[in-house]
Amino acid sequence: MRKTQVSQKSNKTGKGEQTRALILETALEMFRERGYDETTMRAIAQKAGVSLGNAYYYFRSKEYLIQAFYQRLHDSQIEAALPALEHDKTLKARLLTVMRTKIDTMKPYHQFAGVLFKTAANPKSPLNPFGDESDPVRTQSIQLFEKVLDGATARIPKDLRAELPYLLWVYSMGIVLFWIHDSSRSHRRTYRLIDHTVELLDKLIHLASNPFMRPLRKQALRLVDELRDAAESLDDDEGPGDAA
Amino acid sequence: MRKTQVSQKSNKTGKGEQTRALILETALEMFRERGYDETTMRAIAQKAGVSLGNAYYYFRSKEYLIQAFYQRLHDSQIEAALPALEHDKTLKARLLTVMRTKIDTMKPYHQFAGVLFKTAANPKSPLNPFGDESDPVRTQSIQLFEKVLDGATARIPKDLRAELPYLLWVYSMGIVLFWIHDSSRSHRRTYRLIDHTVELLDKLIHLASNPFMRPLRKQALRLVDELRDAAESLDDDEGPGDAA
DNA sequence: GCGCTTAGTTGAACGTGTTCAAATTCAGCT
DNA sequence: AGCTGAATTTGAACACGTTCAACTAAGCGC
Repeated sequence: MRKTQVSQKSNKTGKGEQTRALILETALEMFRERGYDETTMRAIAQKAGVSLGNAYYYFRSKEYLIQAFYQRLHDSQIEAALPALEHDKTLKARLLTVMRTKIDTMKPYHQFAGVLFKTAANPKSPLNPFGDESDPVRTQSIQLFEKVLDGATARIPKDLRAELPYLLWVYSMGIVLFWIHDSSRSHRRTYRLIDHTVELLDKLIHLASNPFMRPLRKQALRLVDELRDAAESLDDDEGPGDAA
Repeated sequence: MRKTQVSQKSNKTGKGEQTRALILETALEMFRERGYDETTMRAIAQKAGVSLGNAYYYFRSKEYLIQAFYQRLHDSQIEAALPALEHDKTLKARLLTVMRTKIDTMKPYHQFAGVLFKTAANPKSPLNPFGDESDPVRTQSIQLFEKVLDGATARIPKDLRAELPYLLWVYSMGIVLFWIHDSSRSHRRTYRLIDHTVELLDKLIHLASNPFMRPLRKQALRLVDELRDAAESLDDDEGPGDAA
């Protein structure tokens, strides 16, 4: 039931994979040129030299085509960020680097990225970043922030340190959301926002690391946990622990 | 160009208004019973005893039907919150009251509220709470938080006080977003989240009001301003001040 | 009454994403 | 070579949101 797409058995040339890739490439090219809404499934199928139904055989819906793009985008972001991190030692510098390269990588796709997040807010969409379907990308993303923190010199209390990668990921999603709506020249506004927020975050993290702040910090972290729990049981009809 | 719907001149019986209301009532009833996606424009038109095209004469698109619902929901929320505020004097209590009544009011519509915010994230949608089309509702909402603050005893520095209504509105949007995804029994999770976040907010506001925190507060408020500016020029092709 | 304009109304037609039963290909087996 | 079942492919059909040219009704100036 689960693995709708493609099997592994008996693939000399991997015919299925080839077709799948062909459709995906064609779709992404057309999305880039004409935008998402303006590109019809029929047009994709036709340009790929494939029947309409066949496109649906490999991609359950039009949205799943975006998800593939999403994954690809993310891969290149990781690729760009890791080397750039070598130079930076402070938390602030490292955060700046990651966030800037993130936007750099996405830049070419700005015009049609809007659609990406249009449906992303829909809990039923495969693009919902909190949903099951986005798990691989999400995990990788959070790991990147792990690395950001690991290489930094800042001393951060354990409780906060544990949640910080997740929190920074959420923060980065907010920035991307802003970027999508940002139509200023060269996305200056987004870069400026990154500068300001990173500086603020840096200060906040240090402030929160102050022993004086321990009670408030604890309380805030409890809240974060709660939110995360809730996000994880999005599709359940009932929260855990109460059989109706 | 702007006022697509209905004119005032020469309306003895207000025929147009009547039809408009009829369609809206029918639509909302069907949304409540069957959900948004499951209710087709054809079905609405048929049940209202009106042609399909006529429905589109009064509502530019299906989404505009939701916007009407949105406005109505908001009205009753204000109605419920204001009297309830009489008793409360502390900031914390007042915030709690407003947030709880907000959820109380929305409760009956939980099942189909998901659609409301599915498109709300789309900057092109009339439902986008930051967009022009939502201006009346937004303004009213922010004013409600004005009242919350006005009646509270807490001493808050002017700079923060000025931004707080807007910030609390954004906060309330976050809570609603959570509520939509919350499928726990009686929305317990949302109420719990409100309790926790209000307590945290209360502490944060007092912390931020400490003279010691002034520089950080100033910086954070500058950021808020920046974000708000950006939100206001959503539809522009260029940010203000740079002619391309 | 008569033409003119405008509001209101109609339903056929379009383009879309999606589904599905049937056709086709293909690899492995006898 | 022929058979079999699974993987792949097809295109017609469906249901929907939306558009639009045409129609009707109603008021207004003459």
